[in-house]
Formats: sequence, structure tokens, C-alpha cells
Amino acid sequence: MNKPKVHEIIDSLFPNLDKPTKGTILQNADYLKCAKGTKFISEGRKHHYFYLLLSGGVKSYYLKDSKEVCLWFAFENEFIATIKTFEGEHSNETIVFLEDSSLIRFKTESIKELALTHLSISQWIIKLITEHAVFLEERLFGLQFLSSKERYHALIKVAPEILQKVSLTDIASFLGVSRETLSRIRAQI
Amino acid sequence: MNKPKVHEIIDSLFPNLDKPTKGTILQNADYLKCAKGTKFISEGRKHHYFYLLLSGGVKSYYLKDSKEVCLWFAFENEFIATIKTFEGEHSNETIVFLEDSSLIRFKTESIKELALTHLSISQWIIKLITEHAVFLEERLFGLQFLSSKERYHALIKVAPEILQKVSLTDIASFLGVSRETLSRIRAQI
DNA sequence: ATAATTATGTGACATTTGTCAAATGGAATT
DNA sequence: AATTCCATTTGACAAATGTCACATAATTAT
Repeated sequence: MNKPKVHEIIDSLFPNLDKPTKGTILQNADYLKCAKGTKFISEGRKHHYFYLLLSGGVKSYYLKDSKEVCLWFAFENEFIATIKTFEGEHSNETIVFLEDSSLIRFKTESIKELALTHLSISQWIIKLITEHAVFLEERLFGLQFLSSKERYHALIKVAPEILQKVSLTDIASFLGVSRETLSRIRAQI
Repeated sequence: MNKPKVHEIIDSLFPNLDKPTKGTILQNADYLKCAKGTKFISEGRKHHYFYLLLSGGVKSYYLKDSKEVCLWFAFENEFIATIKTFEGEHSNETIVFLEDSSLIRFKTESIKELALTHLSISQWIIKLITEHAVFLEERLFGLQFLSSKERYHALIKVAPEILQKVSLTDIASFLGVSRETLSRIRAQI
């Protein structure tokens, strides 16, 4: 599973793409495997790639008082990128692989350049950022409108598989509560 | 201040735009004035426009237990749109003018169509959505990492003018605290 | 299998915040 | 100027959540 696989995926992402453009994308994309525990975007470091996660899972976190606070999780067939990294700013965000994973890595700068001259790439980026913004709006809604209990139940309703894949401690920080509180919310059911 | 003004603004948004495309944009944009108190995107209603606020100010809110909870504020030279309305989904969000305001209204569907064939428009949309996503990420960071006190002080540091323009009650709901709590945070300084 | 390590659960208590009620202050109206 | 109306402040108390300590369960290593 390497080069040919990337070809296929690019094809499915861009059904009617002309050969030279596809060539340029392939030049700026490669296939990667990452073992569980690998850290990706380190705190304070600039980052030059975004990713499509083919298999496996990751979590993203900031450090707060030297404790991890999770911002998001991603699993099969999800894109991994944050606006800050996409904008070329420092991320302050660390990404860790929760399982052995495989992914396609895109060179952000090159893809953005390509978007300046190729409509299909621009449209693709619009789609990616829009999806990210929808995710952010929903999460914001949860934090502003729902109680801890409601946020927890909303999460396991929308993404029940997360309970198998992510530790309670990480889910708690993601939901914005202490792990003890989340443990008690669970016990109450 | 009407048609010619719109021309100028479109010119400044798109410095090198060809005449026919500019014509199409102008056909799908118009100048509006709104009196203080006007409500714009009503709960549960589909919405077909996004806006550039030229002067004045607005707040956006959801209703929670029949109380207003503010999601954002916007003032001069800011764009007004939410991803959901941009995607043509129901908004459930109400926008109210805090002052007499003037704005340019863009027909979302037409601009999005134009983006399918015009790179400059696509790039414009990328810029708009990216800015929105940055705003959402920062707000999310505040809600997840900062205490009420810290969120309040961060807000008046980043946007001190908001204290003059928005009521304490609205700021409180925006920050995710009761107005009594915000009042006490203020008293503590 | 056993020990060691890590994750989760539980109790006791402190802190923060929400809620209700009433008081104060300021702005608008008559 | 007096009155009304609305926003903000303050007090008293309840509810939710955080924190620390420790118990228990689950996982990993030896």
C-alpha cells in the first residue's frame, strides 16, 4: 500500500482533474505510516503539512499547567489540519497517534499555491475549511449551551466509537470537565 | 451613499477583477440601511444572503430557555455570515442591529456559483471562511482554557470598544457566564 | 502468574458559579 | 422634575464542579 494507493485517492478526491495538475499534487503528497504514540506537530513549532488519515486515529491537545487538554480527535478518512497550521502560523498544538495509522501527507504551501491557479483545488480547500468551521461551530455550541452531562451524552450519541478509542481522561478534557466529574456523570446513568 | 459606494467597495475587495465578473457581483449585491433594533435572520428561517457591515453594529444570538445567548458581535468593516447560513442550512440564529447600520448584502447562492468559475471569487471565499474559522478557534480556546475572569479580561483587551457598544448582559452570555457573575468579576478589579 | 504501572472510580471538602430576590443606578418619557 | 422602565449591582443560598486523597480496576511489563 503506497504510491498506487495515493493515486487512487487523489482520483477519488478530484474526479475530473487534468493530468498535469494531478501530477503536481502527487509531487506534493506522500504516503506515511505512523506507529502508536508518534508525536506530530510539536508545541510552538511551525508545521508545513496537512493530512488525510487513511486508517488509525489521533488526538490533538494543548498543554495547560502541564496537563493535556484535548481539542479534537480524528479517525479513518478524516482530514487533519488546523487553521493556524494551515495559515503557516505556530501551532502550539501537539498531535499524537492513538493507534498505528496510515495517512497521506500534503505540503500545505504547495497545495495553496496550486489553488491560486486551479479552481478545483480552491473548491477543495473551501470544502475542507467549511467542514472544519462546521465542526468548530458545533463544538462551540456545546460548550456554550450544554451542561457537562448534555455534552457527554451528545458526544456518545454523535460518536459512540470514541468511547472505545479514547481514554476517559482525554474525553473529559475535550468536554471541558475534570475526569472525576466525567466519571461521576457516567456513574449516574 | 448608494450604488457608487458599492462599486468602490467591490473594487477594493477585488483589485484586478474583469468587468463582466464585477458586473455579476454588482447584480447580486446591494446597499442597505438598517435601523437599530431590526432583526435579520430569524430563528429557524433559511437565509440567502451574507453581508459586509459598513457602519453600525450587530449581535447574533440563539435562544436558550427563552433567554438570548450571544454568539458573536460585529462592527464596522466586518463580514456577517455563519457557516450554516452559508451552507444554505437553517440558522436558528437571530441577528439584531445594535445601532443604525449600513451594509452591503450579497446573494450567497449567486456568489458561490460565481466562485465555481472564478478563481478570484474562490480565493475571496477562502479568505472569509478562514477568518471565520480563526475567530471560532480563538473563541473555543477561551471557553476551554480560560476561567470566566480570564475570558472577560481577554475580551476587553482584544476589543475594549465592545464595552461601550454592548450591554453587560449580552457580554455575559457571550462569555458563557451569568450576568450576576460578570458583574462581580467587574467589581473585583 | 505476579508485580508494577496506569486508568478509573469514590469520598470529603473547597471553590466557583448559578439562581432568586431585592436594591441601586441611569436613561428615557411624560 | 418626577416617574417609569430597564440595566446593573448586591446579598443569601443552592447547585455544580474542581481538587486532593485514596481505593479499585485494568493494563502492561517482568
